[in-house]
Amino acid sequence: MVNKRSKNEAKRQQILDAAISLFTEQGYAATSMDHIAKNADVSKQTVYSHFGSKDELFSASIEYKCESLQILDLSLHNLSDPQAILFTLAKNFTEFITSKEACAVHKICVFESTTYPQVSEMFYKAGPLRVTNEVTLLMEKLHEQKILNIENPKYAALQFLNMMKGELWMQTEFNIKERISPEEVEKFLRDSVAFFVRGYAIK
Amino acid sequence: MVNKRSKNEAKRQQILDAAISLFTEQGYAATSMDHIAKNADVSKQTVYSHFGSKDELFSASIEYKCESLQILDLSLHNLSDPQAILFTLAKNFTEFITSKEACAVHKICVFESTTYPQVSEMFYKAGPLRVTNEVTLLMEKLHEQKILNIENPKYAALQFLNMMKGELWMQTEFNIKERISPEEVEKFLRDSVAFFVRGYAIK
DNA sequence: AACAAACTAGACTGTCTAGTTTATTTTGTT
DNA sequence: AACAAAATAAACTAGACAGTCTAGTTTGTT
Repeated sequence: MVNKRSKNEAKRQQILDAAISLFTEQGYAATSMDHIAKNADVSKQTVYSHFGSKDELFSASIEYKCESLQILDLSLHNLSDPQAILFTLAKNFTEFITSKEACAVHKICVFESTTYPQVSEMFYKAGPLRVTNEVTLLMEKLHEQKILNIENPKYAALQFLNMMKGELWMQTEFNIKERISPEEVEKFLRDSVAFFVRGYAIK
Repeated sequence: MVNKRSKNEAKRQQILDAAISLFTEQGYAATSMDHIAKNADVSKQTVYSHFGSKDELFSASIEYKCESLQILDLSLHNLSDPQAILFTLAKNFTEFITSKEACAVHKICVFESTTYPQVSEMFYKAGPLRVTNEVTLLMEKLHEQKILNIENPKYAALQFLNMMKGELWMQTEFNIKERISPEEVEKFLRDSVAFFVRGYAIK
């Protein structure tokens, strides 16, 4: 029987951590394998032993990050107050999509969507699509329980989520220095939730 | 008096055309000055004579493209039928933002927003901000003429535009192969416009 | 203890890049 | 025609990069 020795899982993690950090900060092309090895505190050969190529490491690191970003939990409390639950959802959502981490991964996935469509699609499914589906379920419940009159829950979910992005998300995306204040964001969200509830009110 | 000879404006254009095309297709890092020179049918030295560095050429080419993308014209017909005018606006808007050209510039500006914030900000102002402002004006008119009841026209503009992006824009962004059909897009837009009008209806 | 695989450090190859230099040709202006 | 700036072509510098290779060390398993 052959002698076995498993690769060091800790080093694998170190490599993935360094890789995702550099890739999201500097992009694929601008990130070198030498730099990743150095930041992971590991030899270059170890990087190549764990991941066969730069491409492979890139895919693996994005996948790794996607798993760790499964945050947004919509534990559905009582639905009787739709304004409240939708407002909380809106706040969590905007906070999440404007966070540094989520933004950075989003950015690189969009940018590499032509060169790495599989990577980009993976992110799409783990991120935007997953959230849309979850919110669609919420919309279905609001309809079933006759709290709101939502004929097409998926449309409602898309409208709701996109709407909430508002100005802040664009400013974050483009790295605009002067952003609207948190108070203004909150005002916008409140207004938008009210608008949404109005548009889908019963009767 | 010294002998003067001005640089060839046509060559300048050729360089800018080649540059914006390559930059938006492949990104900043992956585009070489040699390649730009070759595509522009010009010597490398001519590129450097017109634009001092790669950075400078990049900024200039994005600026050049932004100017040429000033499309979306909202010549305001009679406003009496808000559904119709908003639907047309929605269609033009989605068509524009999912176009190859607009998408490509958007992509690179977002990606380079940390390394070239001035470039990114320029795009933001020439693109999203400009459109938002124009739609805000439309919302104001709809309110003034008591066609819709829009207390905060800017919020309404943001809500409207973001909402219309829907699923198609995300799929375009992420280069997803299987996109929703044009019929579905139209259905979504129609539904969203109706929803918008409902939410801002008079009384 | 013996073995084999994981790991390290660094040199190395071949390719690519931004930007410069040089020598030559073209072209508009006076 | 004379001039000077613009343009060309090609060689060059200096450095970075992906990926390989080598020679030696560590470490877990049998």
